[in-house]
Amino acid sequence: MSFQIENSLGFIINRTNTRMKNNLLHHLKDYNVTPEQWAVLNRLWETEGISPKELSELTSKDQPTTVRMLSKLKKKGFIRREVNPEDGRAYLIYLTDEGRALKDKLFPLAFKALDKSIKGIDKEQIDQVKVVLNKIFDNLDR
Amino acid sequence: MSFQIENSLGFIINRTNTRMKNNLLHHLKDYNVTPEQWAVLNRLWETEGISPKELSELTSKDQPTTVRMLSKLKKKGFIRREVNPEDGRAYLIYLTDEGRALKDKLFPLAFKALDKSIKGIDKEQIDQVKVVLNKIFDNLDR
DNA sequence: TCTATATTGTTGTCAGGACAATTATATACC
DNA sequence: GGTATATAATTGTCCTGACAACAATATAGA
Repeated sequence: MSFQIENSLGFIINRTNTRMKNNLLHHLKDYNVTPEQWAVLNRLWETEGISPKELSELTSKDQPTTVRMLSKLKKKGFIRREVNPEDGRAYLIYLTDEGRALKDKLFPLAFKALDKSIKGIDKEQIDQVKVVLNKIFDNLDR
Repeated sequence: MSFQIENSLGFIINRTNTRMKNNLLHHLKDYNVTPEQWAVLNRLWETEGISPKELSELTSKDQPTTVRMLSKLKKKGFIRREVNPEDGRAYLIYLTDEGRALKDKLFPLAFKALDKSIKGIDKEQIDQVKVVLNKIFDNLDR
């Protein structure tokens, strides 16, 4: 049997993902924001006033995970939430001023983290990786 | 600012990794083995009698994570451990007969999971992805 | 030899993440 | 209108993972 986990796709994706996440974590550390929280904040910087449910779809996490992350972001004072006046079950998530201000502080750090990750690799290769990973993503159901 | 997290490398790697892990999880579910445990077992199927420390390096996880995973594998009866006679601090990890027998049961399931993931994608593209991800991995320290 | 330093394994604590189950509200249908 | 069904948020439980701190053992150097 010639299978070597060292060279298997899942193993390689997983360990690279972990390392990229840790790299980003350390770059964002001063602002007490994790990579996952960074992803949520990004969505809110694009569009405020969406529900936890929508956020969970946008970030590809399940609702319990999203809800718990939101409660941490709330405790840190980066977001607030209101009941959706049109749906008593749902909340609408908004950024606080502090949460909105984070954007300009975190972006340079995130870019720095990315630069370190892809140093010496052609842009076309990175784009090709994205295409293939997205195909894999689409192959697998949720 | 044209940055869209939807199209960012880290986000794409992360969500694909999550989906692949869940896919493998579901394929292995009947045997009560998680993707991470699968990775550890693979190393042991290659080489028994190595230490938790060595296993943590081979799987790219830290020692506490590895130690806790080993204690779960031990509780499930897949591994046993002995004190290293040449180093009182270290243990040597061995498979039980049951752990050894898992190999032939899990391999077909893991291949099935992989097939589903990469369906319709050229082998050269997958190989190229591995090369680039490994470059990224090497760019980032630990 | 004896002491300082390094290494191995361990525990504590916190943050994701999956899944199951529950509560509250909305919607569909009779 | 009233009941059945669907959906949003939530809680519980388990596993992974990072980092800090600690105990026990090994090793290096004075």
